[in-house]
Amino acid sequence: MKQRTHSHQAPALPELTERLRRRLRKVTGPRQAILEILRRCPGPLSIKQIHQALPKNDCDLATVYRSMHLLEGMGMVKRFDLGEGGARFELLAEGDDGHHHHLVCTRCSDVIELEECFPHELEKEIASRNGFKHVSHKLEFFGLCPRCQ
Amino acid sequence: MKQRTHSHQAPALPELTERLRRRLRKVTGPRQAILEILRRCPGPLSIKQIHQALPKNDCDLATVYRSMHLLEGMGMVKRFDLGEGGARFELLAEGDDGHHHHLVCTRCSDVIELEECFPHELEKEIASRNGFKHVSHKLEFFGLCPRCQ
DNA sequence: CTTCTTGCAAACACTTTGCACGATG
DNA sequence: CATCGTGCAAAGTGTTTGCAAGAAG
Repeated sequence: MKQRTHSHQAPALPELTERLRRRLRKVTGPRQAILEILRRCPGPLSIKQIHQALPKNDCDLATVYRSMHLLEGMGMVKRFDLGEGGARFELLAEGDDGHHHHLVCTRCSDVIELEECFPHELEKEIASRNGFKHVSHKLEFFGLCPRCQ
Repeated sequence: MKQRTHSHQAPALPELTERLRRRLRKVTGPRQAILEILRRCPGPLSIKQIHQALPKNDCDLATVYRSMHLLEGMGMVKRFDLGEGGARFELLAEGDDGHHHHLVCTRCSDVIELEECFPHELEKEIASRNGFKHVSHKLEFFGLCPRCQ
């Protein structure tokens, strides 16, 4: 598994917008503002969090949704479902597929990123035994964080 | 892990309604009909599937939602989130906590129930290393089933 | 006869979409 | 200046809820 520390060295904003330009996507105000927020926040962010963090709420909610779709499609962010009824997003470094898991506090929703993953050999065996191809998984842990106990 | 075969020996309907009565819940038409459907279908069912399977659609959608909440609260069904935007439910045998995982076809949504689970020792270690208590997990596998390849 | 359930309709949260205006490349 | 992106409002899911009428115990 790729090393994944919490001290993400977040790419600079120009690097990010460059990725947009390369794919012939326009570099607009909302997109830059959203990337800036994702750059700064380590944890997976909800749409609402992103929208509220936007400078003076100046961009429409629909635009946030559209931007996240775009970024997801370009492989610049990864979508997570932490079972809260509402997606969460994390910025990805270039080339990273972002596969990792979380430990979520069921009380305060604090999120810790984990290195551990489901054993690959076991997953392969599950796939072959059932005749499935291209098998992957979603895995999230839930519990009470130290402060909430 | 508890043995879990696909040939669920589903409890008879009277046994199920008895569980309701024991908790002083009324045995109504819709509840019996819903239990009957859950009894017959092995896979995890969506609310829509349950509602449509109801004899001549005679019960309100809201009632299905309310019934599933009730049954979940009583530990008679387990709720799963297979990432489809819409919960799924499985009937539980008495005393079963229903913890298990699925292998879902990303194309036809066919679901296979699995025996495998995330290694318990590793989960304990994740919990203690991060100071979390009461840690559990959600785990689902996704891939292409034999017929859809 | 008391209490719990239901149907209905309205409300809610999250997300998507049509359209005309506006900004980027 | 052609194309793409945005705001706005409306619509689409899945789910919850208030309320009065109805059924179970």
